[in-house]
Amino acid sequence: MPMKKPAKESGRRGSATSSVVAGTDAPDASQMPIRGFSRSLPMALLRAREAVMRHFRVPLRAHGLTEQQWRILRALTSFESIEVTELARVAYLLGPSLSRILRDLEERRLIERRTLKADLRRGIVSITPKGLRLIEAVAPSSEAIYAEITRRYGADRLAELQDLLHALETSLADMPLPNGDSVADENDASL
Amino acid sequence: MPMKKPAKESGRRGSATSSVVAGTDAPDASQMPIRGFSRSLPMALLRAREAVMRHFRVPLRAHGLTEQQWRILRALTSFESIEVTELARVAYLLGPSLSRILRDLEERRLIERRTLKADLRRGIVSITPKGLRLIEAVAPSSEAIYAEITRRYGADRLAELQDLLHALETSLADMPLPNGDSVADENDASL
DNA sequence: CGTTTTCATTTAACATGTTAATCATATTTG
DNA sequence: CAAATATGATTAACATGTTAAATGAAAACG
Repeated sequence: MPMKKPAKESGRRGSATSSVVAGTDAPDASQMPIRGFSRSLPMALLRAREAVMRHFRVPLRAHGLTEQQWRILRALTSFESIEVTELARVAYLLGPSLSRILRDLEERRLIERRTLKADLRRGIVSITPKGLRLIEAVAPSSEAIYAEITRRYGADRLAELQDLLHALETSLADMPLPNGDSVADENDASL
Repeated sequence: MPMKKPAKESGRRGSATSSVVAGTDAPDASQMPIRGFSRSLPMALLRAREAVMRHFRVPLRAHGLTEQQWRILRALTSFESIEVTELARVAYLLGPSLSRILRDLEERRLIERRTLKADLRRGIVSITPKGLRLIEAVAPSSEAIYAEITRRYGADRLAELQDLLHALETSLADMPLPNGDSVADENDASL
């Protein structure tokens, strides 16, 4: 059940996240509300990612590409053709986002689609020559930025960071999600 | 000028499942396009963040909050009141997003707004008792999840990761953005 | 074999990210 | 002070994230 909303007033929904952390900030000691906040891990990851991405956005946008479109085109250069589901996994996009982006990229003739004859549910995607030329046009700037980031941060630290990030993913891979048997919203009587 | 915006008729079909195809990248050796891709730093940061956040999303959503709404409410618990611009900085949100979210949170009576009499352009935001109760209702789950993540990953590695992430931000803080003197889109003649 | 179930993808609906433009108020200048 | 400029916040417009539902096709069942 979708949980409507006239698109006018407020709205609910959501996703969510965030959290906590450890600490060295917070007012004093009366009762830290939750925890450091500015040291929350999701926030730290978000800030670090933005610090990196804001550099890549410039050349991408100059070529009319978003970050996600770039991820898809780049992934496609690694395969002669690839099924949509596999592409979603490789480019790390959710199905609905991928669907929309593929529609756009197809209209721009940067990719082509067909269906697997053996299973008409499955879509096969491949990059076009035009798409390849676009990739080649953007790649130099992209590589230069990556090189400068590596130079500034240090190749060693970068490798260590990548290791720690991957280890984090691995550590949480089999962590069960919470039950979610809680109240529905802030209008709950208990509030 | 925004990006593009086709929107036409339907589209495709198909899909794909695991099975065949290669592992993660690189077809063979014909010409490695750009870089490992799956090793890109932005991707690693994105994946790590998602690995963490998907756990927090459950309890937040159960309380009708998105991650960003939670960040704002949590930030507000650290201040008696705060200016909108400062809140944007603390909660790490862009102005337009913050504007929309504040409108919603105000309608839900989770925050209150007024304007600074000395400068009518500036808005002042504060959390309501209802907002505080909501925070208190969500905090336990949030803390429990953070604790479990810390337990699995290790407090030491977590601290090291935070240090590396912060160092990355610092390293790139004064890196100049590219010039962006490139072509406008893929229809450029040079393609 | 027809019905049910599963699967791959897309569409729907809403919230946020992102860049540009607009509005109102303040500040600076001529 | 009036006009120009700067600043804080919001609105506009489009793209993506996110969850749920719908669609169409294949597999499982009975």
